[in-house]
Amino acid sequence: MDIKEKVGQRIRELRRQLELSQEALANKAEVDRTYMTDVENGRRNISIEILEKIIAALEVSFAEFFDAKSFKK
Amino acid sequence: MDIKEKVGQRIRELRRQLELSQEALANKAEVDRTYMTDVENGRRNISIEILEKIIAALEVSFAEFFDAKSFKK
DNA sequence: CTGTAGACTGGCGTCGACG
DNA sequence: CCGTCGACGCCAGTCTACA
Repeated sequence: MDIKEKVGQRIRELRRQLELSQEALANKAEVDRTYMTDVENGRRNISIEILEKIIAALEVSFAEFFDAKSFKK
Repeated sequence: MDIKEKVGQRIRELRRQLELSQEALANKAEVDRTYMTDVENGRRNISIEILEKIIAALEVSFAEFFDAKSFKK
């Protein structure tokens, strides 16, 4: 699976744990709502700065975000 | 410290462990040599796809790359 | 609430050249 | 070997609108 899809799925997973809508998470991370849709669906090659904002809004660290089975080799 | 700088420093750290020059790593990752310089010096907002190439060339997983003190909260 | 589409601007990523 | 510069095409990220 593509890295963009893995990132999107991880975001969706953590977002649902927080019980936030895409729009609520997008607002919290200060990114565009329609862009969040694309990112979660693995369609966008996200930059590290935007990813940082989203990860912060998901209330985890970079280490925690990537500490998931799909990111381990 | 900025996320771009943290990523750059982590790349430099792992690159030196492999005893590779910037140019050798750039070739291995199939990215431009001058771009590698900027990335290591925290000047570029790198995308996830390019980061994936570099991480692969560093012979670690995403989880391992971000499993460093500077990425834990 | 989520997805898609279209239009737009800035900056990512490449390349050649020079110290 | 590393850093910087200038030029350039293309896409990241925003925004409006419609289902």
